[in-house]
Amino acid sequence: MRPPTIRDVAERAGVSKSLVSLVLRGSEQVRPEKRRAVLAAVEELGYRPNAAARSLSERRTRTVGVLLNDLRNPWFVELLDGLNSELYASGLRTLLADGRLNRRLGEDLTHTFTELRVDGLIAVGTLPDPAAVRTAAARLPTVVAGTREPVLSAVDIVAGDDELGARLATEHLIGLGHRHIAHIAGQGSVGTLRRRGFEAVMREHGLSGSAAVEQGDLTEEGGYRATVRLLAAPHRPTAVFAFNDMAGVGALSAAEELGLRVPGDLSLVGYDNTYLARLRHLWLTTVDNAGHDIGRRAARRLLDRIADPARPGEVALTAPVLEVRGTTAPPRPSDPRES
Amino acid sequence: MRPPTIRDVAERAGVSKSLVSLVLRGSEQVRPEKRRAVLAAVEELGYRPNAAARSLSERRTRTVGVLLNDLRNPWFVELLDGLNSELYASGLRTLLADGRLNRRLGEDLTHTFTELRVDGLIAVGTLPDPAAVRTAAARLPTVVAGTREPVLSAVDIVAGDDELGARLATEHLIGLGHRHIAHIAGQGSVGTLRRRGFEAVMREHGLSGSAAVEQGDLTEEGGYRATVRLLAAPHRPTAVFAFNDMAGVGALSAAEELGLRVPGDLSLVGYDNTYLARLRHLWLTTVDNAGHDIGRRAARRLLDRIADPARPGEVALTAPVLEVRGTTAPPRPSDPRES
DNA sequence: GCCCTTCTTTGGACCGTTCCAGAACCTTCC
DNA sequence: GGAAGGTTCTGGAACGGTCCAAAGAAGGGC
Repeated sequence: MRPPTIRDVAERAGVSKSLVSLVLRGSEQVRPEKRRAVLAAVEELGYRPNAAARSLSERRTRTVGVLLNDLRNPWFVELLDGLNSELYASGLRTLLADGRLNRRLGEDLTHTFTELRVDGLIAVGTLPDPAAVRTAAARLPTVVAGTREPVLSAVDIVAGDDELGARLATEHLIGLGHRHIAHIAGQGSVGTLRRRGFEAVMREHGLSGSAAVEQGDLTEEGGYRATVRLLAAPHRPTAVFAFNDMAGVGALSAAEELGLRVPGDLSLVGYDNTYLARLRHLWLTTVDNAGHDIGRRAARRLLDRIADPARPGEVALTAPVLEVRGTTAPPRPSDPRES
Repeated sequence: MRPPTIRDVAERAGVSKSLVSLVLRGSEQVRPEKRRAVLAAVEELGYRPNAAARSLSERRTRTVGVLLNDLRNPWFVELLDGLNSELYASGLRTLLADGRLNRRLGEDLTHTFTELRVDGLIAVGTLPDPAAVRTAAARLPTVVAGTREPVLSAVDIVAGDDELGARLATEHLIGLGHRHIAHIAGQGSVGTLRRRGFEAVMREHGLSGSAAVEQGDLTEEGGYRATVRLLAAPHRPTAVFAFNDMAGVGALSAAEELGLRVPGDLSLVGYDNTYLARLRHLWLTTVDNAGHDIGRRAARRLLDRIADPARPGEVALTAPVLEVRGTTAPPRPSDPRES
């Protein structure tokens, strides 16, 4: 019992398979009664076109590959959502590969995507294997989203302005009166940019001397450890700006464990405005990075690039917005450290 | 500049395309020197087989469709991870569709998956449109994972034993000395089962009279509101067992806001052991639902079912495990309510 | 009624693989 | 030396669509 083919439909409707194809692709050049007959046959047989046959013939798959760093990061999921909705509107579907997982399995993702002949590729976030993106970009229209590297010749970049976001966060803390501010740094180019924004603002305010940077990673654990180290230092900061919300939550735990009240004794800013930051119990001041919007814009870039693969790569940055919640406040005025 | 085809490889290697096909599929019946020539040609041309052409000819896609309720729920992501790793090992790739998103877009997911002729389907969690699963299951080998409905004739079910998990949580609270225990109920069959487990244990301990159930949903907001209602009641509970970790975190916020200390004034148990529960700042006692394991088992079931589509559907339940963390403790002995 | 034009409809080549029947080539054995 | 039996290789027919050139039908003008 094989699924019906276009020929079965044609036979049932008493027309040629070419006409069925015409009807299904919405041609105007078909007489209404034939169109009805075809559609009725399609309905009766429960016919669905075979995507593989269609791709083979059309030489395109209407599928976009998405290379994701980590599905567990809520911000990426939000971006993905924006991506999907925009691509879907253009009749493209999305094929997802989790870079971390596939790397663990030893698969080269570009292989899968080239075999499938996807029409385009979106690389989301800092990927474990940037060389793979390079290889893929040489064959496929490619857009990088959520990070600003790798920079390649015919590849667009859509990302949040991380340096600006870091500036917003840092200026917010300085505006509250903080002087000793620490940054928990992340990895990759995104980490570098946020760190740079932080350092620039501190320098502009003549606070380079009281700026501390501690390397963390993208996890809660990393944020926790970095904060423990920061708070153990002799001249300890009154505020911490964390690379992302996860690290911020780790910082929150560390502060609590050391008996410091947030925001009374320690102010805290995260990044990404994920649902974590919005949990009432955490209520983290953070920087909104507009994941959904970035996803949509990346999708539009890819559509343009598929239409014209040779056009030069562009960089589009979206401006992040500070989201003030419950973890930031002025430092204690009585604190001898703030003199 | 089209990508090279198997014929290009054949020509370059000086053999027929059939032989190239043989080599690439790992046949033993090929003389070593020819094999080398073919592999060299493949390498030189950068040849990658066309998946669409292969599927068309083989009449299978080596692709499994995954229908997911909500990618934002970390538990599903964990399950997906287990699924992926097992399917990958069998040479199958995974095509992901987020049910919530696609429903919003008004797409019938079964359409996409039937057009792609996926080899099988995994429906994860309580889906927004159970009828779609029914339709798909009539055409495709199908496995339901993470929930116990819909029950269909030739469909396997792999899920956690939610009733048992709820029993563990409730017994833990009773064992600590709690008598007035509330449950924040979830939706769908999973919600019903967890609620049933809770109620059964309360009944067995003669505590039906002091058991409260408040309807929540799967979100933090729902958990928060339900808890506010519970704690506003005259005879308020000393412990809350929440449908999942998200709702549990909402409960945590509500308790805090009302000036109750956790676990001193109120004990709290979540469900799923997602990374949320593991955040040090939350450190939620919860029930581990082994998402990764369920994913792997679901994958294996699907492989069996693809091999023999007619075999009767089986139900496999995994036993959840209580994970005691920081949000549960004995009730205050002095509390007049606990007499 | 006939020729010309415009709409509709159709047959068949093609997309890039797999798979099968059988051809070609080797050994081995009598 | 030739039949038998194995191995290795090949041509061509699928697979299920799209697309194009051309055939057929319908309408219009004289």
